Amino acid sequence: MQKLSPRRAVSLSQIAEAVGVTEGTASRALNGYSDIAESTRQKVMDAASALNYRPSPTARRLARGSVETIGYVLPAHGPDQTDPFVTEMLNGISLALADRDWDLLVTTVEKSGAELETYQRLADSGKVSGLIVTRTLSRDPRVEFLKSSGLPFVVHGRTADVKGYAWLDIDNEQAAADAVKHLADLGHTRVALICASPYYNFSRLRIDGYRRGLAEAGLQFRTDYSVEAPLSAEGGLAAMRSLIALPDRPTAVVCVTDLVAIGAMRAAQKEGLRVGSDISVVGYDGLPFGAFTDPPLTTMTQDVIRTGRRLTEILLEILDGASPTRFQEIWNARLIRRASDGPPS
Amino acid sequence: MQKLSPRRAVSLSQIAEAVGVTEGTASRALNGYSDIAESTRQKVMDAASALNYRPSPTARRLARGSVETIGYVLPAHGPDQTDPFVTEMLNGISLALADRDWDLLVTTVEKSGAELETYQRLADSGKVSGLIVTRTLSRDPRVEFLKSSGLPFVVHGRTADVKGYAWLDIDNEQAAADAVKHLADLGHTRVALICASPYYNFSRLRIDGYRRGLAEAGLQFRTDYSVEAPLSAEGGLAAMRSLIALPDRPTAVVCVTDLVAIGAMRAAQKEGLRVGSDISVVGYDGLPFGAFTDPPLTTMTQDVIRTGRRLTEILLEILDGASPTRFQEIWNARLIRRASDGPPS
DNA sequence: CTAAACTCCGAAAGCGCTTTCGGAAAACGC
DNA sequence: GCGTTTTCCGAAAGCGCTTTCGGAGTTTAG
Repeated sequence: MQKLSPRRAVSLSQIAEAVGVTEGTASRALNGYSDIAESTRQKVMDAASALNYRPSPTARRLARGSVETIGYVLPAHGPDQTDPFVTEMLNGISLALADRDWDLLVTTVEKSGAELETYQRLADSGKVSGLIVTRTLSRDPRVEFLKSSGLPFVVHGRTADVKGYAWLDIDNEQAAADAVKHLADLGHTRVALICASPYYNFSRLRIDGYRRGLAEAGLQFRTDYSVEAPLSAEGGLAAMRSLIALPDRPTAVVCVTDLVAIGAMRAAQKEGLRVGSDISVVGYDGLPFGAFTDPPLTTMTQDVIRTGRRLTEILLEILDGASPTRFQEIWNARLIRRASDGPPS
Repeated sequence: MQKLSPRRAVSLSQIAEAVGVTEGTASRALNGYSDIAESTRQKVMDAASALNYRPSPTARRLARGSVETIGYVLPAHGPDQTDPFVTEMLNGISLALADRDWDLLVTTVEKSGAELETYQRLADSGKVSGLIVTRTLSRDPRVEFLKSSGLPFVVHGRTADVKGYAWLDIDNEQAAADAVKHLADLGHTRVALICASPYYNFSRLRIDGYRRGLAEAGLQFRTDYSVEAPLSAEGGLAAMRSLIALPDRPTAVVCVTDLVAIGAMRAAQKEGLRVGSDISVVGYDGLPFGAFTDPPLTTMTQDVIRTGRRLTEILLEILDGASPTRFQEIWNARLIRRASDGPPS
C-alpha cells in the first residue's frame, strides 16, 4: 500500500494556523460563506495561494458526501462495436466537467457480455454520482437497471420507451428520411438501405426514417431493398454484394454507418460499378477519413464533442435536483455532400 | 451540493454492530489481518455479504492516504492529433486496473496548447496516484515535468533521452527498417518516406529506421525522397503529390501512419497511378478500416490493448515501490500484408 | 502451579475537510 | 444609553474507514 508521496500536501489546518483562525473559519472563507468578514477571507485566500494550498478532494468528498465524479463505461469492444466516437465523447464530457472540477471515471466491461454487471458494480461502488450511457439499444437493460437503481444518469440516444429518464438523441429518423429525399431529388427511384439490427435503437429509427423518406418521395418500399448487416465494413461489404445481386439492383443505397458504407463501396467496386455514378451510397457518422475514401463519402454528421458536453450539463443539472424527465432533446444531423452520390446513370 | 442519494449505503459500523464487534475489528477482519480469529472473520464476512456491504472508497482513501486512481490525459484534439488508439488504450488500462479495483481518471486539456498546465493541475490536484502519458515527443515537456514532480508515471513511447523514467515503446526504428526491407525485397530501389515532424519521437525513430533500412538494402538515401507531413490524410495527400512530381518519382513509399497512407493513396490515384502496382504504399498503425481502403492497405500493427495493460502493470509496480528505471521495454510491430504493395512495374 | 508467550479484540486517534450551532463583540435603533 | 440586531468566528461533531497500541484472556513451557 503506497504511502503518501514525499511532497506532503499542505492542509487546511496549516493555512488556518498561518492566518490565526480555525479550520472551520478557513474552510468557510475559502468556500464563499457569507458569514466571513471580507478582510479575513482575503487573508485566508492570500495564505492559501502563498502556501500553494490544494484542498484534498478525498477529504472534501467524504465530508460532503458527494464523490463529484461521473462515470462512463467504454462500449464493449466486439466485432460489432467499433465506436469511433468515444474519444470525442470523452472529450466533450471532460470539458463540461472541468467547469466544476468534477472527475470523469472511465471503466470497461471485463468479461464480454457482462455489461450490465459492470454497470451494477459501478452503481453500488459509490464511486460515481451519475452515469452517462451511450450506444443505446431499443430495449436497453442498462437503462432499465439504472431507472430502478436511483443512480442519476443520462443517455445518448434513447430506448424504444422514451419515458422516465433523460436523454439526448440525434433525429435518426429524420436524418435517414433526409438521405432518401436527397437521393430521390437526384432522380433515384430504386434506393436501398443497409441497416443494422433494430436491436440498436438508432438503427431502428433510421429504418423508420428510410421508410418515411421513401413514402414522402412517392417511392415504394421493397423488403428486398432493406438488408441488415453487422456494424462493420465487412458487414457492409456482404450486404452490398447481396443488393447488387438483385435482378433489378438499386441505384442508390443509404448505409447505417460510415464503416458499413466503406464496405459497401468496396463491394460495388469489386463488381465493377463506379460509386457516385453507377451506384450512389451515403453513409452516416461524418468520420474524418470519409473525405479520403474513394470516392469521398457523402454522409450525415453530428457534433459529438458538443453532444458530450450537453449530456454532461444535463446530468449535472439532474444531480443538482432537476427532474430527469425535463431533458429529452433531439438534435439534427447534417448532410455532408461529397462524391459518393450522384444522379442515376 | 447534491446530498447523499436515497439509497443510504450500509456502513462498516452497521456490520460491526450486527456481529457485535468494534469497527476496527470488523475492518481488520475484512482486510485480512492475521490478528483476527477465523471464526469472527467468518461472521464479519457473512454479515457483510448479507447486508450487501460496500466499503466507501472515499473513506478508505482518506484513511489510507492513497487515491487508488491513475490518470490519463486525452491527446489534444487538434488537426495533427487524431489518435485512433485512445479507445483501445483506455480499454487496456481499465482492464489492468480492474484487478485491483483501482480507478481510471480521464481528463482533457481545456485550452489547446495548455497541455503541460493540465498535467500540472492534475499532478497537484491529488486526484491521481500516477499517470500514463502517450503520444510522446522527442523532447517532451510532460515527462520533464513529471520527472521533477515526483508523481509516478509511465510513458507509451519514449523521449530522445530515455533515461530516468519508465517507458514501453514499439521498436519504431526496426519497424520502418522492416518496411523498407520488405519493399526492397519486392524489387523496389526508389523507396520514399512520408514522415511526420521528428518532434514526435516515433516519427524521428521511423525516419532513422527508414535510413537504416535503405542502407541495409544497399539503397541510397535521397533527401528529396523524404518528406514531412502533418499526421492526417490531408498531409499524406499533399506529400504524395510532391513525391509524384519528382522527375524520377519513387516506386514505393512508406508512410508514417495509416491516415497519412490513405491520403497518399488518394493522391496517387488522382494522378492516375494504380496503387500496388504503379506505386506501392505501406502504412503504419493497423487500423481496422485499412482492410477496406482501395486497395487494402499494407501496414504495421501492434496490440494497443495489450500495451495499455502492460503500461498499467508497470505503473502499479512502480507505485508498489519498484524503481521506474527498471522498466524500459521495446516491443515489435508486425507487418500486415494486404494489397497496397507489390513489385515495381 | 506459576511464568512466559500467544491470541484476539477494544479503544482511540487519526485522515483532511465541512457544517451546524451558539455566543462574543460590534453595530444599530430610538 | 440600553436593548436589539448583525456580524463574524470558535468549538465541536461529524463523514466512514484504517491502524497502532495495549491489555484481557488463553495457551504453552518448565
